[in-house]
Amino acid sequence: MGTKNKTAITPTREEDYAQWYQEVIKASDMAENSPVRGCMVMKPWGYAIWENIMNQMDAEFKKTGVKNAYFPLFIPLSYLEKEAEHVEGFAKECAVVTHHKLEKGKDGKLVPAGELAEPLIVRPTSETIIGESMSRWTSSYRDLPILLNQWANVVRWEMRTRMFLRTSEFLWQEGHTAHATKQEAVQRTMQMLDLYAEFVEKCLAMPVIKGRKTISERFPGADDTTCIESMMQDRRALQAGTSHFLGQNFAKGSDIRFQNEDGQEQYAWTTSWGTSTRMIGGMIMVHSDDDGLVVPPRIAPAHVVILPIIKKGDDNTKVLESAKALKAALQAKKFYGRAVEVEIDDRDIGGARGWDWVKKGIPLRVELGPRDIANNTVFMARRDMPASQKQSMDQEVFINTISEILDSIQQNLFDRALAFQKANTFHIDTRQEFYDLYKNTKGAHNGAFVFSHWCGSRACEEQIKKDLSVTIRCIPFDSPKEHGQCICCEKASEQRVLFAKAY
RNA sequence: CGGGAUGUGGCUCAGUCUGGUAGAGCACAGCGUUCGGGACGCUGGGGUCGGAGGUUCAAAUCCUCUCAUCCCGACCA
Repeated sequence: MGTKNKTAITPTREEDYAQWYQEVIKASDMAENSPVRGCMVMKPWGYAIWENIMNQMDAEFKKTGVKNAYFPLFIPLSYLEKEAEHVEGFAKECAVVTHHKLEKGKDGKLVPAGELAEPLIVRPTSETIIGESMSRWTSSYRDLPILLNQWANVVRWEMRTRMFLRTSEFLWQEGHTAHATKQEAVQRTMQMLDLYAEFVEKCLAMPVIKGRKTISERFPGADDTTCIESMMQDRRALQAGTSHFLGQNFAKGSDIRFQNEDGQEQYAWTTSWGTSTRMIGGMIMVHSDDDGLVVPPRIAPAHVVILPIIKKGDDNTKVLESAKALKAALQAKKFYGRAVEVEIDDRDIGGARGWDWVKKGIPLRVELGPRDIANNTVFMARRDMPASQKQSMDQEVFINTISEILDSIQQNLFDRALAFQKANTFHIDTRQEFYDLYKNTKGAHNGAFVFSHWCGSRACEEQIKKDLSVTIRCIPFDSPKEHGQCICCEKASEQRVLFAKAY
């Protein structure tokens, strides 16, 4: 079949962005849908990315004094009720456990039996159950701060699901801290947001915009929700991480009290912050192309695949030996704190072999054949460059500069994403222009990031959401104070906010 | 929960209107020719047609019920 000039993924981003996304995941062998509605199976290539995210983020958390712990999957229903807004936010999507065993029914099929005295919910988040522990651990200001994190799964029953972006069960990390003063808690909220921003930009190579959520977009029960927003290739925004200042709301609900230095009893100030496997969805949508996944080297499951050129009938032992030697030499090198990870693929499946790895997004493909061995070279292809730009390279040089090459790919991916974001970000000052931009957007062109003035009213926010499905993603921290008119009602405004269609 | 559809090998689907022995492409396995941009030929394995009931000499096809999934409308990391 003559398949030249075709893209590895059909449809392309332009043709059908949503379908393209699903195909990239399938073609890269990262994950698949599970027989359980709304859930997914993460396969090794996808899970390895999560493992790399966990390892690197975990180390960063610990540098700030955070310790890991683990709290139960099941939360007594009554706990959820301790914080009014919290119930409001999560009640609609809670999985509820009401029975503790199965019995054979009349038709021989298993039916739930043994009804629980109090139903348990499967955690949608853990503020309430961690709060309960914190209340028992806290009696003096000397017990504070408490700085905890847990890596866990959570369940939020979703109507419409998409792999990595929204599934009923997902993996995440949730940090929970309690402090003696408001200032300290606010500081921690910002510290973790900064940590997220740095991680996402440095490791996932995704440029982010830091800011504060509007009241309507706040985490249920929070006094302040901050976030990092990133632009996907269809110009929609994805929240890649979020950090909440919870004030004393949860401390009051869970009774987290302590005596201060003056002997007075006070409620603690708490924070929570989280990132999830959703980041992987973001990474896919920011970097991948019509030939499949593109993974930034710093979180790639493997950095290099060696493709030995094997001919049947020839003596291939030399080629295979050289491949193994090259692998060993590369593995002895370090990249961003871990050994360079190398795969050898000697499957006899012709040209499809190379494409498999293109679709998996491995940063470097290296062909190694008799000609290379004779010349002491390798034939190298970078995933961030067109596949036609393969180049021959001295083997020693390749081995000794592997770390630089991977860094250059990492940097290139970030630069590219940032350039795209900037090219699709506008300042708009009239309602007409604003509506025109978003009105007829679809597919891979879901508008843009738009910085416009907003009066601060809920009504205007709602109106725009209703008319255009466009929301205020955040009030950016670095947005300068300036006088202007609300894009919706034309009342006076002091600051521009970030509008976009959101995931 | 309202509206629309679809259930046939691992995947994508044809066949259903007009009942007559279960099909194709891809994938998979074997052999051979290939191999530094997605190869080809031959051979082969694999399906109680979502489930239950009914009509009929005969049901993937017609009828009834049921289950499941997907798409579209109100929320969310």
